Amino acid sequence: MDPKKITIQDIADYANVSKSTVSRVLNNTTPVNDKKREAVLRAVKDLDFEPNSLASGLAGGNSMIIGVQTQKIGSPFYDLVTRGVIHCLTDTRYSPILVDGVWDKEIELRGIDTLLRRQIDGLIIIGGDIEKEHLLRLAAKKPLLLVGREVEGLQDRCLYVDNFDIGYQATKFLIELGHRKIVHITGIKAHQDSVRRLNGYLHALKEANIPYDEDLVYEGAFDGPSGVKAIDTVISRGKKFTAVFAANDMSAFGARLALYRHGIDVPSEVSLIGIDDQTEAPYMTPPMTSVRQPAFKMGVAAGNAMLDLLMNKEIDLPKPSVQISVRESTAKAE
Amino acid sequence: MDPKKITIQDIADYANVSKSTVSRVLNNTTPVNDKKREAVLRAVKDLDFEPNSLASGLAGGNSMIIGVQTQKIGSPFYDLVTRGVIHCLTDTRYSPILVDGVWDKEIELRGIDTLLRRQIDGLIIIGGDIEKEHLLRLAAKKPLLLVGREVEGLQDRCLYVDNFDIGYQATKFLIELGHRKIVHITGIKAHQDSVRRLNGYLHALKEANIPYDEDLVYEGAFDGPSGVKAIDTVISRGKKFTAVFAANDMSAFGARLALYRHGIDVPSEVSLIGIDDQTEAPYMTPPMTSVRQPAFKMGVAAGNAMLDLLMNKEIDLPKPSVQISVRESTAKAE
DNA sequence: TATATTTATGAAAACGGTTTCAAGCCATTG
DNA sequence: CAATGGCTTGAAACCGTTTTCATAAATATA
Repeated sequence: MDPKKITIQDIADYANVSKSTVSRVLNNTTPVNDKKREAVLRAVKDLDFEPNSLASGLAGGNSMIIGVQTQKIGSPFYDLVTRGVIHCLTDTRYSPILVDGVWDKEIELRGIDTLLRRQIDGLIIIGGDIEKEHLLRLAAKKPLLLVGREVEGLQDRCLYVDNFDIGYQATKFLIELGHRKIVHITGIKAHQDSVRRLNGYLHALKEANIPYDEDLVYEGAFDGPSGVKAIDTVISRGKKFTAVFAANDMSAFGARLALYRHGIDVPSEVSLIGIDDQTEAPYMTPPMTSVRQPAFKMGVAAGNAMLDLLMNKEIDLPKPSVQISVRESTAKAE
Repeated sequence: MDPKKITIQDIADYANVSKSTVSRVLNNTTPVNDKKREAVLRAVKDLDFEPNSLASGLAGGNSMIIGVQTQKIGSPFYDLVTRGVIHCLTDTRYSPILVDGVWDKEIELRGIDTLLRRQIDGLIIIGGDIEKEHLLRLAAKKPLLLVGREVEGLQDRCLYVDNFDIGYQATKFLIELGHRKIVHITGIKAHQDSVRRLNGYLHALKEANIPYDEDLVYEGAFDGPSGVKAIDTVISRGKKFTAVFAANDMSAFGARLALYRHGIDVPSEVSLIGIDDQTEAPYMTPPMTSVRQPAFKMGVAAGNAMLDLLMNKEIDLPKPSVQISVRESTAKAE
C-alpha cells in the first residue's frame, strides 16, 4: 500500500543539511541560517514531506493527542460538550481521541487505559462514574479536566453547571406562573445530576410552601419513552396537575406527546418545561420552554482550558450560568 | 507530571528475559516457554505496565488508529454515522481520531493531512466535497471507505443510500395518498444529496403526470429556520398545497412550526414528511412521518468493513435500504 | 550415533523523529 | 592581536517498541 515514505533524512540529504537542522526549521526551535531554512522548506515542498507524528511523539514526549471520554454517544448534553471540545481542538496541533464510557464504570476504566496507552497529553472526562480516588490518581499523571462533574480535591479542574440550581430555577419559574401541582419527571436516579435536579425541585416547592406529593414525581430515564410513561402514569394515578418539569428535553418531548394523546392542551391546560434546550426544542408545537445549559460552550471552554494547562498556564474555569429559554409551552396557571 | 514510566525493558529485567521475549508474549507472535511467559505476565501485573502505543506504532508500522472525517459536527445524519463508527471500534484494538471537514474542501484537505501525519491505518470519510481524483490518490495510500458518497472508481468502497430513490419514494408516498400539490424544501443545492433528492421528487411527479411547479420548491439549508422560511415563502407566493416533503427532519420541523403559526393543521390540511427519522421525529405533535436512513448502522457497517479491510479480507458493503416510518403527519388528501 | 531440522531465545538493528553536546565560526572586547 | 562570548550546526544518543538474524538447544531423521 504505502509507497516508500519520505523521512526527515531525505529532506536533510536533499537540502544538504543535517537531520537536526531540518527538525529545527520544522519546529522553529532554534534560529537557522536563512539560506538553509529556505532549502529545507523547498525540500519539504518538493518531496511532499509529511512528518510522522508517532515518531515525534515518541522522541519529543508529546503525543499531541488529547483523550476525550464521553458517555453514551447519542445523548444530547454529552454529545454537545464533546462537539465543543472537538471544535475547539480543530486547527490546533492537538487531535482528540474519543472513547465512550457508556456510563459503565468498568468500560470507562478500560477506555481510560486505551487512552493512556496512546500517551495522550491530556484527558477530558465528560460525566461518568469513576470514583474520586481514581480521578485523583489520574490527575497526578496527566493534565485532567472534568466536565459535568463536581469532584472535591479537583475543584479547579471541574466544569459543571449547578444542577440543584437548574431544578430550582425551573420549578420556581413554574411556581411564579402560578402552578402548584407540578409533575417532575426525573432522570436516571443513579446519576448525581438527576438527584440534584430533583432536590432543586423539592427546595423550590418547600420555599413556596407547596406540600410535596410523591405521586407527582416519576423516575424517568432521560429519554422519550419514559416521558410518555411518566404522564400516563401520573394520569392513571388520578392526579391533577397543571405543569410538568422534565429532567431533560427528550423526556419533555415524550411528555408533550403523551399530553397530546390525552387531549390535554399545552400550555393552556398544562405547562411544560425541559432542560438542555436542544436544537429541536424551538420547533416543537408549541415551541418548548427549556433551561439552557451552554453545553457546546462548556466543551469549548474545556478544550481551551486543556490547551492552557498544556502550556502550563493558570486556568480559570468559568462557572457556566444557565438561563431559561422561555417559549410557548409555559403559561400562567389560570 | 509523569513519574518514571515502566518500559518493556523493566519488564524484561524483572522477568529475567530479553525485551524480545517480552514483546513476543505481549503480542502472541511467537511461541514462548510457559515459565517465561508466566514470569513476563506476572511482571506486567506487578509493575503495572502499559505499553506505549506510539513506540509500537513506530516500530511495527501500524498506528492502530483509524481516521474519521465527518462534516459539520452537530448535523443529525453525519453525527449518527460517526457514532456508529466509534461504537463499532470500541473494544477493538483500534481507536478513532475525528476531524471535522465542515463541508469545506480546504478544511477537509487539511484534516486529512492531520490524519495522515498521525499514520492512521485506515480512513473513513463521511460526506464532504473532496474531488474524485484526490480520493483515488488517497485510496492508493491507505485503506479508504466513503460513507454517504458515490464515487466512480471506488464503488466497492462507497457506502451510501440512493438519494434519488429517497426523494422518489417520499414523493410517491404522498402522491399515493392523493396529494398533487406538493411542496419540496430542498437541502443545500451544492450537495449532491440534495440534488438527487430533488430529482427523485421530480421523477415521481412526472411519473404521476403532475406538472412541475417551481413555486412549490424552496431551497433550504437542512435546518430549522430554512424550513420555516420555506413555508412562509410558498404561502406568500399565494400557492395552495396539501403536502410538504422536506429534505431532512430539521427542515421538516421548521415547516411544522410554520404551519402551526399559520394555523394550518397537520395532517388534515397539509401532510408533512421528512428524511432522517431523527430520534425526535416520533415525538413531534403529531408524530412525524419520515424516511428512515439507517445512519448508525451505516457507521457500524463502515467500521466493520474497515476492520475487514485491515485484515485483508474481502469486503462487501451493504446497499442500505431505506424505509418510511409512517406516522401521523401524513394523511389522505381529501 | 552423526546429521539435518526445527524451536526458543537474545543481541542488535530498525522505525523517524528530537535533543544534548561539542565544535566551528564569527564578531566583539580589552 | 589574543581572548571571550554568542550563534549556528552536525554527530550521536535517545524515545520504547518490533523484527530480523544468528545462535544455542532440542528434536527428528537417517
